[in-house]
Amino acid sequence: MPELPEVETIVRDLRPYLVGSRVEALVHLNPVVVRYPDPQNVAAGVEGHTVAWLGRRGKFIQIGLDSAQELVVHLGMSGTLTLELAAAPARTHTHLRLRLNSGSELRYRDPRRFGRVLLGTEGELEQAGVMPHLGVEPFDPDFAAGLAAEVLRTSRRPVKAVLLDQGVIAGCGNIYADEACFLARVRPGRRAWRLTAAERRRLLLALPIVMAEAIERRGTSFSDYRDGFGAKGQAFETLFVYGRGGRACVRCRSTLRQVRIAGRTTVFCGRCQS
DNA sequence: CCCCTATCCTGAGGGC
DNA sequence: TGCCCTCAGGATAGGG
Repeated sequence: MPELPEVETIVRDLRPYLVGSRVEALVHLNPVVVRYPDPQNVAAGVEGHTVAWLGRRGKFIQIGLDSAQELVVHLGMSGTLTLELAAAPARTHTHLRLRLNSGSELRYRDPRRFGRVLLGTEGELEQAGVMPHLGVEPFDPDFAAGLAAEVLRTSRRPVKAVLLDQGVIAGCGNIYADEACFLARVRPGRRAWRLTAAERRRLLLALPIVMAEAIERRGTSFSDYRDGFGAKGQAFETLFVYGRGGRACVRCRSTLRQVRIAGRTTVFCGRCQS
């Protein structure tokens, strides 16, 4: 389940190897994962082009080409984007392979196929309706004072639902929503508009903190996530609540509760998060 | 408009 | 050992 910290780790891993590399050939492409445009145009759009820059927006990986187009990859639930030797055998569910002039291959693998690949200029992807409008980045200097604070102040939805809304906060998923709520001592099921100003402020400060910590540990490898080289991250070991339902709260030792909020498994401490 | 639920998909894990 | 059932969830479509 790659969220912002996992996607950021992948981008940082791949950047020095991809920028300046030329795409010799699109070796393999599963049309199912390519949402825009059609597969033939994707091949024509990447072959012979050089990677100019790598970026991230929310959970989307952007691979900028010298043509002004960008290859955009969303990893969904189980996607990985890894750099491998071109000679190494590709695993099953590898949907996209880009042969680079360095002798490596950039491989997109996604067993569950919840992810997707797009190609186009930024404006084109937006106009085609395949790139959703995303909210504010948690590492934006204005994060705690902007859109997210306003939506939290007024929304009748549960706090957790707001945190997961990509149109409000870009890049937050189930893991870091729960972690931020724990750190801020806010119950994830609370209606957002009922939070006090202090609680709201704690929550908005907590999110970039838990994400920065996860990036330092190279991401949470609960199941499928791997970094840009195929290795696991270490952040799962230091999570406070995610995946720990029924176990003891690290702060007060009471049993962590597990419920469903906004359709997602949610873990919190009934005592610490009043 | 707002919010919730069902859906897509495979692999892991539990029960028997 | 093996089979079957359930569950995990990001984004989106559709319903109330």
